[in-house]
This record gives sequence, C-alpha cells and structure tokens, in this order.
Amino acid sequence: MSNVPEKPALEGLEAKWSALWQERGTYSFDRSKTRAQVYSIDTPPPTVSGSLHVGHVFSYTHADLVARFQRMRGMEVFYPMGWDDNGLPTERRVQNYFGVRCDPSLPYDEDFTPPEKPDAKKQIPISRRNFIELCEQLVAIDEKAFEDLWRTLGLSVDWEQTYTTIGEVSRTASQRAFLRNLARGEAYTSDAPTLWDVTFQTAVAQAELEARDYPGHYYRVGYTLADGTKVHVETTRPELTPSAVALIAHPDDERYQHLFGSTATSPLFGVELPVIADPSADPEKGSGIVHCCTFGDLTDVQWWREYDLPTRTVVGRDGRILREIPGWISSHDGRRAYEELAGKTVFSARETIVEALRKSGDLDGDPKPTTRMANFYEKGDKPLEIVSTRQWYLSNGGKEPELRGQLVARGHEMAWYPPYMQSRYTNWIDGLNTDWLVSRQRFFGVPIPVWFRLDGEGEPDYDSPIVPDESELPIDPQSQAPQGFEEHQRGKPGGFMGDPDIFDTWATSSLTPQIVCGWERDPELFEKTFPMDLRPQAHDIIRTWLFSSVVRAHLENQTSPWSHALISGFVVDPDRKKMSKSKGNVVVPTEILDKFGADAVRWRAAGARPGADSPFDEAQMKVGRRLAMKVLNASKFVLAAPESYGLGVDASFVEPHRVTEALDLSMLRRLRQVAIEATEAFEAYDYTTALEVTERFFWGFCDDYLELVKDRARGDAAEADSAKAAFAIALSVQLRLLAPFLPYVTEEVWSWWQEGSIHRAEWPNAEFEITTTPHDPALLVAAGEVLAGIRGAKSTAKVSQRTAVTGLVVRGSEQRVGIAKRALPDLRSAGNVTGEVEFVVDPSQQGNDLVVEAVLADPEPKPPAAPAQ
RNA sequence: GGGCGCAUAGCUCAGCGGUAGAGCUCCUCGCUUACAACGAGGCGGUCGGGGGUUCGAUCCCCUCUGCGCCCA
Repeated sequence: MSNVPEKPALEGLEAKWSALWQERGTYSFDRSKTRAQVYSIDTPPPTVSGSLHVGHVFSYTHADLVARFQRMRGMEVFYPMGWDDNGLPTERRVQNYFGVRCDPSLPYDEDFTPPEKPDAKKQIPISRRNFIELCEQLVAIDEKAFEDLWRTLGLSVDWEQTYTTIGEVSRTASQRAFLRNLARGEAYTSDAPTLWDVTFQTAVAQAELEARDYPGHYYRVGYTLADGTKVHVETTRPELTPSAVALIAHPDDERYQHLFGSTATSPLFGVELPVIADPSADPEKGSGIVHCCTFGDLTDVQWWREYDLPTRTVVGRDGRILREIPGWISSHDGRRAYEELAGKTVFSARETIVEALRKSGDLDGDPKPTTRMANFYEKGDKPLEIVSTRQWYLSNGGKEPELRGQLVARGHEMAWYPPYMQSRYTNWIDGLNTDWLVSRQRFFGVPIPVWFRLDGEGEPDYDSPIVPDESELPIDPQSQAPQGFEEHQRGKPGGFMGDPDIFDTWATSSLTPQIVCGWERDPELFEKTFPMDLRPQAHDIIRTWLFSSVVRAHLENQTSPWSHALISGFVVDPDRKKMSKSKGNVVVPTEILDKFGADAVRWRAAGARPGADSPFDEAQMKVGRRLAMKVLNASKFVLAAPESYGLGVDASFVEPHRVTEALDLSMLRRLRQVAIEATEAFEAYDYTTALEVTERFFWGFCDDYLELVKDRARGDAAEADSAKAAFAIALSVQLRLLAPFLPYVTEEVWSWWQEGSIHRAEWPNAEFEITTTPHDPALLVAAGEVLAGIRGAKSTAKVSQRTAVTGLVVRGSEQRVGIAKRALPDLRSAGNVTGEVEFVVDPSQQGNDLVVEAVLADPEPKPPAAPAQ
C-alpha cells in the first residue's frame, strides 16, 4: 500500500529532504566506478565574501539539472563544490568586519584578538599571518551561509567533496602548477609597463580590465618647434607633460607632414622630443597630434616599444608624482616647474600644471569638457595608471601566435552550449596582446613560491629564482627560508628575500579541474575524473575562468580540461538591465526561495535556455509553484486509498500487461514519445525542452486523461484495473522525468509508494518500461477535444460543469469521429452525458476539427441572488 | 569601430519552408469528493521595416532599423 499524507504540502520539503539526502549520502560519489561510468562536473567556486544573487541560483541550477539527469541515467556523478575566498573582496571584508589592516612588516602576534567594537576608520595594523587567520575565520562563516543556500536550492552536490581556493590542497596545486610552468619556461618575471590600481596598490591583468566612460577635459598644450612656432596637442592628461617622449601624428595627416623627422620642445620643462608619424594616431581626435608619455595609455606603451622611446616615469605606484626631480629635465625653469608638482596626486598635479601652462601662455583656449574611455580595475573606482614594475607572467598566447592557435583549437575539442559562445572564447584569444600577469600585491591568497638571492648590495637576482622542492609544498616564502639558507639571512646582502606577491585569483581557480580531480595528489581519482565532462558557468567569465582553465590544462596536461561547456546567461531585471548592487535591482535568493519554494525557483531557472539572458519575474515563479502543487495533488489522488477519495494505486500496479483499455493504451503511447523526446533533449543539454515536453504532457494528463478515467478507475473490474495500471506507470515515469527539475516534490511523492530515492532511480526508458500494445495516441487527443467541446458548451451557457448533457452530437471527418467513438464510456462519465450521443461523419467539416453540440439539462436551481446594489 | 546574439499575442518564450503556438496577464463562468495557493472556457498576432530566392517565407539570402552582451 502507498503511504499518502492526508494533506500534502510543499512547505517544509526542503528542510526535510536536504537533511535526509545528507544523512543517506544520496549524492555521494562512489569512486569504485570506472572512468566510463563517471560524469564529472567542474563547478564554479563562488566568491564567498560576495553575495549570491538570482543569476547564481539559475546558473547553478542548470548544472544541477544535468547532474541529476546523468545520475539517473546511471552515471556516477562527481560533483564537488568549492569556495573562492581569494584576494581583495575577502581582505576588504575582513578589514571592515574586524577593523584591522595588514602590515606585513609586523611580527605575528599569537595572542591577538580583534577589537570588540571594530572601528573602520581606525584600523589596527596586524601582521600578515594574523590577517590571514582572520580571513580564514570569516570565510568559514561565509561558506556556511553559501552551503545552506545551495542545500536549500537542492543542488545534488557531494558535500564531502568541497574545497577552497585558499586551502592547502589548492595552494599546493597552484604552486606546483606554477613551478612546472616556471621549469618549462612558461612563467617568467619581467620589469614592464603594468596596469596599476593606485587605490588597491596592485597590478591588474588584461582580463580584469573594464573600460568605462570617464569625464575629463581636453587641454590644448603648445609644444615649441625649432622655428619658434607652436604646435598644439590636445590631451586629457596635461600632468604627464614632464614624461612626454614624442609627438605623434598620422602619416597621412597633411597638417603635420612638414614636422615628421624634426623635434619639438615641451612647455615648462623644455625637453626636446622627436615628431613621429604613426597610423595609430587618429587625425579625427583633438588636433590629430598627441604627446606620447610614460605612460598615458596602452597606445603610449605600444609606441614606446615600437620606436624604442625612453622611459620617463613620473607617476609612482601611489598615484602621486615622484618626488625626485628627473634627470631628463635639465633646465632651471623646468626643474622649478617640476618641484611644484612633486608629491602631488595626478589630480592636483593636473590643476597645478594647467595653471602654470596658462601663465606661461602654453595653454591655448579654455579646456573643453569631454568623456573618454578609461581603463579601470573591475573593482576599482579610479582610472588605472601604467607604471613599470617587475611582475610574474604566464604564457597564454598573448605573445605567441602558435600557442594562440593551439588554444583556439582546444576550443574545438569541446561541445559548447550554446555553440555561438565559442566565438567569445576564440575572439578573446585573437585579441590578446600580452601574456597573463599573475602576480598581485595583496596578502590573502596563494603566495608565489619562490625566493630571490640578494647580492652583495642587497639587490635581488631576479633571473634565477630559488624554488622549493614540490614535496615541500605548499610554502610561504615570507615565513619560510629556502633550503641552504637560514631565516636570519632574510633581507641581508648575500642572503635571500621571499617573493612578496601572491597569485591572481584566476591563477588558482584556473586549476579547479586539477584541484578537485586530485592531480598529483590522488592519481586514482584523477584517472577517473579528468579531463572532466562538464564546465558550467556564466558567459561573463569566458575570457577569465574558462579561458585561463584551458591555458593551464593545455600547458600542464596537454588536453582541454572538459568535453562540454554549458554557458548560462544572466538574470536581468524586468527592464532588461543587468542586475547590480549599485542599481539596487538585486533580488535576494533566500527571499524567493522562502516565498515560492526551491522547486518553483528551479522550474523558473530551467526555463532559461543556455546562453539566454532571462528577465526576473515573480509571476513566473508562481507557475512553477503551481506545477509542484499539481504534482502533489494529482499524485495524492492516484495513490491515496479509496477511503480517502483516492484511486488506491500502489507500486504493484506497475505492470504494463494489465493495461488493456484503448484510452489507457493511447495515453501511454504518447507518454512513451514524451520520454523519448525529453531524453533526447537532455542528451543535447537542452534541459528547457526536456521540461517543456514533460510539463505539457503532465498538464494534459491531469486535465484530460485523469478526468476521463477517474470514474472508471474506481472499483475492481478489468477496466478499472487497466486504468490503475496505466496511472501507476504514467505516474512513475512522469515523476522521474520531472525529478531533475522538482527534486523535492518528486522525492516526497516517490517516498509514498516506492523504495529508495527517486534521484537514484533509473531514468525512464520507454523501450523497456512502456511495453504495452502499441495504440494510436490520437485517441486521447480526440477524446480530450470532445471533452473540451462539452466543457465549452457548458461554459458558454454559463452553467456548472456538473450539468448533465441530455443530447450530444460530435461531427468531424470519418477518421476522427471513428477514433473519438472509442472513448465514449469515459466521455459519458467525465462530461456527465446522460442522453443520446450521435457521431456524425461530416465531410464538409473544415479542417480536422471535431465539433461538439451539446443539449444541456436545466441548471440546478441556484440560491436566489443578492439584490443588485 | 569590430564580434556575437536578439526582434513572433499586453508580458515571458517555443516554432524555423506548407492553414500562426504555449504559459502568464485580461475577460466570462464554476467551490464538481485530487487540487480555490483551484478548475473550465474565451478574447488576443499584416511573426521589426524593405528587397530577393521559391509554386509557397515567421522560417533561407541581402539590406535597413532598434535592443542586449563582449571586445577595441
């Protein structure tokens, strides 16, 4: 017998089942399986210091839909979850939360406890190690909150397989991979112009750039020519005039033809510069001639390289003009002018120099307001400076066309969903112009595992770093001395120094396949899970996470890291704008989960096809909730005992040979087709279509089939037995088809009448399960149409659906009338047809419709209506 | 400026050579022993504009317009 609660409800299912799944290890990974039986998923580790939004919920649901499908198909799903607790967001949160800041020069304080009442304005300086301890403390809290949300959402993650990007396993993998890169010559240091965020005091990689509109002014600044006349450049950054190295115009620009090859002298500073012709100068912009500085923008860097121009750095890492007067400014007046700028921020230096230019007559006219595109660090709010610093780089094809080609080719080795997302990947690689800058000047992250020897002057030898043995990993070069040295030699001439930097977040998270699969740590696991089967992620991080992961796997494993990439779109607000905190249009996931339930939210997420952005709309969530309710109620009706007005169906009815009635056979034939279509869709990672065909069938099943058959199904006659067997098979199949989308309600219903978890049950295989006599699926369609006709007649007559039909005529083509006739007994009971029924073959009937004319009995007397107001 | 995508009912989206579809919204009716957090029925579209291919185009090709994302 089935065990059906009297009043089933959606409330509480999340708490009940997520706990039971955990207890029973429903989703735990069984590593005894072979590689062919394993389906491994490389899940994005969310940034725990950030917050999860609806977009995350949708995207992670998409991966889970695939995971659940694969699991039910008999695959052993390897589905770990990680937390990205690297870097800046965590540091900032720790600073604010505890009221501290990291001062790497301080020694470790074992007894340090953070202030009880943190004051963000008076941050207490603490050692790097203390700081990292606080980071670890805080992320543990954050991770718990994230895990709770994922569990509520119903992700079928194996929670025994978690990792953090800062944990020992990740640090080891990250450092090991880097050392291998270094040994192969793929990692190197270079003292080169670097995009630099002055607020965060760190270098920034190409992938982290964000071009934004930035308001400013065009200043017409006069450079003096040999004949004493002036040529005016228009610049938004006049404060860089002391760092000017050349004037550059387009070779075809008639206005400047006569100047190419000559020189000009900078105003105020009196430095002589060549005038160069280069096609990168835009004749349409400003006056068409620009001053090339060290470095105003990336074009300056390009020119500096191409023409071997001098390096004249005036902006320091703190975003201020360097205090020391540069050697290339030799005139007395020039040095005086520079003194006025020294130590100022670029902003106040700009004001100062504009004033000086105005006085000297070298500023032509008034500044014109303009908006330029400036490069920003994605988390920063000041335009990036370009400063020369020594940084670590990793080959990513930016400098080698051959490697670029190989990486593009890796993209062809995987299936992309949707396929057009591959062009994002390919285009990004084609547009690379530098190698990957992986060092960051932060504290909380994976340390770069090298030391440098110091010469007699105490200067580091960057060309031959000292590396640890892989067996020593993970290491922290800031607190450990390299082999052959003692800690007291740190920083001393003839001694050593540890590399002070950490890795870029992506330098570690690009290794998630290696980290989770046990690369060089658990060879057996690695062999069974790597390369992985699926990388699910959103499209905004194709250039970062996806690309960098391919780089690492290509360099280290000579393979692409996965065979499939499932790319989800964004959840946008109803105005189709990207959701963001600053716009205040963010929807908090916990709220919608509370309000509609996990199944409803998942249902909505499943409606967003791969790659497609999807507007957030609460009204849609209600539809998912209604579906979940319907599953509960329809199942209850089928499975509940007759005393509880149910049909008394249980698992013993799942026997195809007992289905003998034409309508029942017809319904199962259609279901068979649905199961086949849903399976094909899922195999193509088209979860949306899989849901759609299943859901459409389910509503028809409830509205038509169930209504037609419910009377016949009561009792013990053979006709009743056929209906009950059909119900049992149909319910079992449909619950499993819906299980990936509605894991809670399907599991709840499954538990009423079946053994074990539905999520470990076998995915419906129509060939084996629906082995009834084939029957024309058109019968259910025709019967449904006649029933709708009867309902329509009652609806038009504005009477209750219970009203008896005393006469019924069904017209249509010979074929359709013939089919519909076969469902007459069920039609009579479902439509309360008491009188004559006539089926008329009417060849004149247009199209393939069945037309129903019903004579209705007098409506039952109604209570007298309230008098009109 | 380049790349990718999108444009079908008021809204969200299917369809993609052969008579326009679903859900939501809206309107009407109905508390019928699975379901009122519900059910039944109905209204609603020159498939963005213009060309072309075809017997036939929402679907294929060209072009224009608008929108989104990514990159300069």
